[in-house]
Amino acid sequence: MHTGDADDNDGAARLSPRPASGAAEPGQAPQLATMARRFARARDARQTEIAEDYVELIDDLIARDGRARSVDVARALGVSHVTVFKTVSRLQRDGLVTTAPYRSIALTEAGRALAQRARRRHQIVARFLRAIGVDAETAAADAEGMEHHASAATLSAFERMTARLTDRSTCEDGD
Amino acid sequence: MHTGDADDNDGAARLSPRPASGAAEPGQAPQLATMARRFARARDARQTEIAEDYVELIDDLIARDGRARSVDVARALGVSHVTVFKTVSRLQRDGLVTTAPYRSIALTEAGRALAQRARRRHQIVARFLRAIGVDAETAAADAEGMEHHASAATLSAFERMTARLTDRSTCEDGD
DNA sequence: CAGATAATTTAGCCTTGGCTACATGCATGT
DNA sequence: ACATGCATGTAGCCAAGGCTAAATTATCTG
Ligand SMILES: [Mn+2]
Ligand SMILES: [Mn+2]
Ligand SMILES: [Mn+2]
Ligand SMILES: [Mn+2]
Repeated sequence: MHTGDADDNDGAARLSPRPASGAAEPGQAPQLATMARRFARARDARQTEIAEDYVELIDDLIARDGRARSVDVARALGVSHVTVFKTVSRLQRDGLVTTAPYRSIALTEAGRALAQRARRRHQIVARFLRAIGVDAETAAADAEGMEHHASAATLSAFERMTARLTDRSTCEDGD
Repeated sequence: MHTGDADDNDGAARLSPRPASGAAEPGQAPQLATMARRFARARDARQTEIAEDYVELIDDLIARDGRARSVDVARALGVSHVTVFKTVSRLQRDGLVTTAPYRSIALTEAGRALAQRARRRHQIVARFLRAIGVDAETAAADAEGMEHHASAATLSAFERMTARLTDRSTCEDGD
């Protein structure tokens, strides 16, 4: 099968249709590495999102209810309690929480620290989105995802803009 | 084991330590559903991120090189070519690309449409971050992750702010 | 054209993060 | 005190996305 006939090629480009110029431009090789670095950063952020959301939520629950039960975490996240159980086990393995059988979830020092960083970023992003005119509910929803991809530089810029837009004197040359 | 002794409880909160007031406040039940909805949206976005990045990149490669080979996709993303192969198979299953054995990757109409939407969002987010003062490289990296979580309302706000900040006349009452 | 090089495909492995169904333990109300 | 309901834990399933190693196919070069 597929003996190499040349006429069944409708739509799919060939592997190497001689891209017009024979000499390979070296200008796109470094750009490849740069793109790869950016995508790798996004992948890394995706892998820590869940841990950040969990510890932030657990911290919130402890502050509000005095405890963080896995059933409450499950209801807040909208996932099953089994998913929470398994994820919390990973968080414990990674040193962010401690658990004991049939007890509610406690944060380690590292977990509390991560929760505080996560909450700070969450607030900066959410406040910023509201400040630039996004309605509160959409701002909260977008912030829940965007927060994990905002670098320190972007957070600083967000805080700067939020301050500028929140002040009555939006048009001062004040820096 | 674990006969129910009450003294080995160091650090882990009990399951139900009677949260001070016996009456359950009904004000936090609707908040639970709202939080769950936000988290669900972030999860949904996470599931489409990869498809969006792939079709956008494939579209870019076709525009620039005249073709999109999986090896180029792999190098741009910084993942193995096997990962690209499997992901592209899923994209084909989902109707975004077409492939033929040992041929390069082609976009379907749906794939091209998604690529255009993804590129537009990408540009809006990246331009916006630069406009508020984030350096170009950080802006590009953050945009790569944030773009997938920006709703239509947020994108509109970004465009508005970018226009306002890019104009020389930052302080006009122009709307 | 034959060999070398490069790209693709297949096979098989892993972790994460979802789920259902079922089993077990705790807490509370009567 | 104990039944009963709710919370937690276990077993087992799945898909997505990552990987390495090895086989196969194209493309290029001499
Ligand atoms: Mn958050
Ligand atoms: Mn989040
Ligand atoms: Mn993109
Ligand atoms: Mn992206």
